[in-house]
Amino acid sequence: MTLSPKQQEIRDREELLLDVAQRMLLERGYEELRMDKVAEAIGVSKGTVYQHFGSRDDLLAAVAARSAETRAALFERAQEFEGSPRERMGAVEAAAEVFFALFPHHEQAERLVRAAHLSPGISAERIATLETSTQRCFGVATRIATEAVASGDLPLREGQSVEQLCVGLWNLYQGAFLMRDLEKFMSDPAVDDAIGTLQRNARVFLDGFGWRPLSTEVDYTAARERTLTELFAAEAQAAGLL
Amino acid sequence: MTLSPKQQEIRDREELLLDVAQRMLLERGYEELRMDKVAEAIGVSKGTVYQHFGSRDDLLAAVAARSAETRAALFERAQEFEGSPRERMGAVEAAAEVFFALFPHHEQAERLVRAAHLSPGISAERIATLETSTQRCFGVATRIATEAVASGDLPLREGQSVEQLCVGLWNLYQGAFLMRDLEKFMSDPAVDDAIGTLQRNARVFLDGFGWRPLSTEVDYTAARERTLTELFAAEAQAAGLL
DNA sequence: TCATTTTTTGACGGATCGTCAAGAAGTCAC
DNA sequence: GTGACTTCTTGACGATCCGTCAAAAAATGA
Repeated sequence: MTLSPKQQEIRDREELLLDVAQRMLLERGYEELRMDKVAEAIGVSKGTVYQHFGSRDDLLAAVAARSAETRAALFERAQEFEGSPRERMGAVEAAAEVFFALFPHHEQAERLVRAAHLSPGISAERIATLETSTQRCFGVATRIATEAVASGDLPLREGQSVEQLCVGLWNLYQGAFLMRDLEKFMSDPAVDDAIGTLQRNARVFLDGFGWRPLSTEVDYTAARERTLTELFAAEAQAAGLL
Repeated sequence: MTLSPKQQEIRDREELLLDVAQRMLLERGYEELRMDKVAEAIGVSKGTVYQHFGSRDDLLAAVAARSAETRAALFERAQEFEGSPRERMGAVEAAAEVFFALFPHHEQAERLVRAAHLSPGISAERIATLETSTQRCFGVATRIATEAVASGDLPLREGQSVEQLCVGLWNLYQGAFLMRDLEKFMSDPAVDDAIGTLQRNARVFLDGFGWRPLSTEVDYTAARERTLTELFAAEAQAAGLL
């Protein structure tokens, strides 16, 4: 089943619209995301934009859903890293860093979508995509941690679970995103270098679970470097992490 | 210097307006926060609301600033807890839990304010209040951790700092707030019980730093109970934590 | 070539923000 | 209590932006 030229044009345009909206979101924020401006930016009329996205919120959700899918893909790629479970979890964390640097708009968009109390203007399909993408990320982390439990590297204590660990890492990661907004107000090395702090704190956190080998026994810096060069060369380059 | 009856009325009205705005924010979200409705809810006209708040964003910022001050006060109260440094940090965490339960609107409001890219409509004073309140919270945590370092309970390693630890706790705490939005989509014990997970993960995190006594050596549940009953009886009751 | 279907357009209705001049209410000296 | 002066309140108004829709334009296919 091939696409007619017109259908192809429409498909391409949707990507263009998302690119424009994403850029506006980053540069000007949600308040300044105007449907007229988005349309104008790619030389169509507003009505045409509404052919693609049911509402302004839907456009926002589409931007968030697209980057969320990219994130899930990065996480799944990180899963392929060759090494101990803990090193592989480190690779996932590196994937998070790459995404963090490449899609600075994402958290704001996702938060706004979730804050938009299931607005009727947002297509259910987009919400589902966003949701599935988040679950894929959790899935990757859960699998790695489960493996570590099985191999004896991760000795969970009474009342602890693999899910709790994954939620904790996710919280640290999300919190790091939020710190970026704080940078404008506070200046502190630990706040300023959000990525570095995230890295260090994730290590402390996993050490707290007793996930061997502990970061006091092994230097995980090398594994991180290897992850970036082997798995995310292009992306890390673009993000300025290499 | 006393206030004339009229001035007192105006002062009281400002609190009323904040109450109304806070409730609307919680029930309907930011999109549905209408200046007309806020005015109508307390029986004044829109122009009067603009006498208090320069813009819609300013009203939002005022709501956030007010609850941020409450949070700072709770944190400072927690600091008074009698016990080991680590127990006192646990008390701060309990204060965070209380706030978490009592002001569910707060994070959404604060995030929106910070996302509003220093909108010119927001009074600088309110931003300063919000900022100062956050720093007061960090100040409490920093003092306790610094004390723990001094007393030898908290053995920081090369490259680690008290600030890094505080940022980590803050991230876990902020992340827990965000999980609340996820609850609608994911159902998992660790996601569902955001507060419980935050508690457990904060302990793991501090254990990771080797902050003695470790949670494997001492049961901190008792200290938490004592914090809630001794310091936050009324609030914990209202929040349903007791 | 032309009838039919699909897509695009931009003017329009509706909603809300923030303003401001006119009017209402409060204050204060006497 | 009165009246002049100050402060506060009001709601209509201009401006902006969202989302719609009938008419126009473009694409399709026989």
